[in-house]
Amino acid sequence: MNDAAEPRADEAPERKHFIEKIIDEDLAQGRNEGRVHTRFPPEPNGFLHIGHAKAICINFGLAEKYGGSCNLRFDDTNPTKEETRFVEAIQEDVRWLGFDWDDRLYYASGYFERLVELATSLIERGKAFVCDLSGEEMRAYRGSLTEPGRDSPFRDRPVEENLDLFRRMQAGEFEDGSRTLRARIDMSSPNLNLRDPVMYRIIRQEHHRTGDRWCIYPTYDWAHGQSDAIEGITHSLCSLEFENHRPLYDWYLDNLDLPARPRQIEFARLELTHTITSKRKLRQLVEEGHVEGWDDPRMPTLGGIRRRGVPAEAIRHFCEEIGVAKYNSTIDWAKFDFSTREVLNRTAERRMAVLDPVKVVITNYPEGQVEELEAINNPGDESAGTRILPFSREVWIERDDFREEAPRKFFRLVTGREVRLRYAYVIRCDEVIKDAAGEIVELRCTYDPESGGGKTSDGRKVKGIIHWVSAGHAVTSEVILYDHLFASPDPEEGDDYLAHLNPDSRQVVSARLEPALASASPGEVVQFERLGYFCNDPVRAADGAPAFHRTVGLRDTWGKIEKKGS
RNA sequence: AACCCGGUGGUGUAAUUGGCAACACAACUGGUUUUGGUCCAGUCAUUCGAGGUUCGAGUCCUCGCCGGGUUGCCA
Repeated sequence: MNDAAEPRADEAPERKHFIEKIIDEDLAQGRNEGRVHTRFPPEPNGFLHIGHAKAICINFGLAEKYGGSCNLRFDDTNPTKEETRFVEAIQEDVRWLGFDWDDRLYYASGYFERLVELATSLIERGKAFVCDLSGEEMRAYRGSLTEPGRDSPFRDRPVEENLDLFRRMQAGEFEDGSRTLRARIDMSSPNLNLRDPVMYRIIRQEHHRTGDRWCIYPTYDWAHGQSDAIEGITHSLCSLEFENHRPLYDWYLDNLDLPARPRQIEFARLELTHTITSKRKLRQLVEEGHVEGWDDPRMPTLGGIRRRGVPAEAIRHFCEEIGVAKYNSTIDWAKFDFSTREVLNRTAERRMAVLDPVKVVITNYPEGQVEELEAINNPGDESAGTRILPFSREVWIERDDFREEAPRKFFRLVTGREVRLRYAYVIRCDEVIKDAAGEIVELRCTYDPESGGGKTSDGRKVKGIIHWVSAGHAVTSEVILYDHLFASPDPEEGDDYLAHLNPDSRQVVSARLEPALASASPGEVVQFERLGYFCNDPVRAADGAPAFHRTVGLRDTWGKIEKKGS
């Protein structure tokens, strides 16, 4: 055709966020030899959650976009909190999200030797000293937000003495917490981070990688920027709360002879309505049994989200959509759901399942007869093909799809009225059978044999279409319906976030599935027509007791109409 | 209270750097449809406030107001 003939005036204008603008400028100025090199630096002290996904997408995404690379670096400077199992889980999560660090897997602990050398050079230049103040004393000397601090009495120790003491700290000659190595900056700085910050503390604790090789450990501020410089990071992206640390980050770099000059840029972390991302609180939910574990499908952890059936692509799409800025914002959970549906609508095959079954007996349908109907797997993707759906005299339909009496707007089965069974026939409800308690146990219907193939022989219109499953062929399975973990959009409001827990966040039902679902593969996500997207839980599949998790419901226009009416 | 950062619809993010406030989600209308799904069309903010500079201000200046961060040997 006439490609390239016309300029694409409608081409989407490229919207760059502020970090991309900074990178563009750095590139234009010829900084960092034109390289873009980022890193994702998790501390292995817990599982990753949706908030981390944003940081991962930004760091790996930017490297990808600019033809650079992104390192995975574990920020393991505090052995009292870190464990190997987290190192492994974090790698699994990042990989699942679709990112790759090639051979660039690093650990801050891998730089401990080098960091000691750098610290030593700082001491030699009179820019660091060993301090004997206790934690409490140091706090008193630090001053406050409004008052300047006072110099430590050990601040002017001779270089030789500092060197000797620092060596002996490493050799384990002193008690835990009895001494620290501190940078010698400015006790009167309005920025508290610059008031002679601690670089090393004495902690006798086995480290998950270095074992008992060390009894001093670097602080975050001391280790982070230097690790960045060692790796040749050009843009060190972190969250807003480190903004006040940037002057310190720069001070270390300015006072050392490092080959590279990374630049710290801060952005707002991701907050979502109806959930929390505090590691401490997530742990409490697990430990107190409010959820079934770190990978409970209601958890905002990547493990939980993955188990729930949300595709990695949806998370990447979401992170792309929410943008990057410095404003502390909270994104509506509905936006996250939208991304999930956006991906699943294209990729998930359709099936039929009845979650709250009521039996329909088609009295004029021959007993023992079974028809094999063809059903489309994905109306938006012909290549997904079709499958066979058995139809017979008795079928299950959704209890909610029947009313004895109903308003005109109710396009489903009503006593004396007609509805179409999807891919099958039009049926009319003739009789409602109830038990002693008044509960409906069966609907007696008749079908129109001429109504197959979507048409009626006399051309009459039947507006409603409902899903169904042949009773004799149905597979019974547990289906778990999830809702927001927290009923309130802002669980942090008030003094007890647990009070906002949604008591109905998990509901288990016994459902009837069409036979094709028996062969769903573990982890597969399908759409139960008219209901939502459901994931065949890989854990339960392995246990031989399959269950489907509701990943997210379909947009429910009728639900809204009905709610408004009542 | 000191210092740092921020403030654009219900929610987020943009605005050629001083030139008609755009995109997405949500909500609401209507259309298509063998999923009340998808899809399509439409409606929904004069940018925290007050001054100032300018032909022209979301963008620049001044003064306020509001929100977040910081007083770990956590990250």
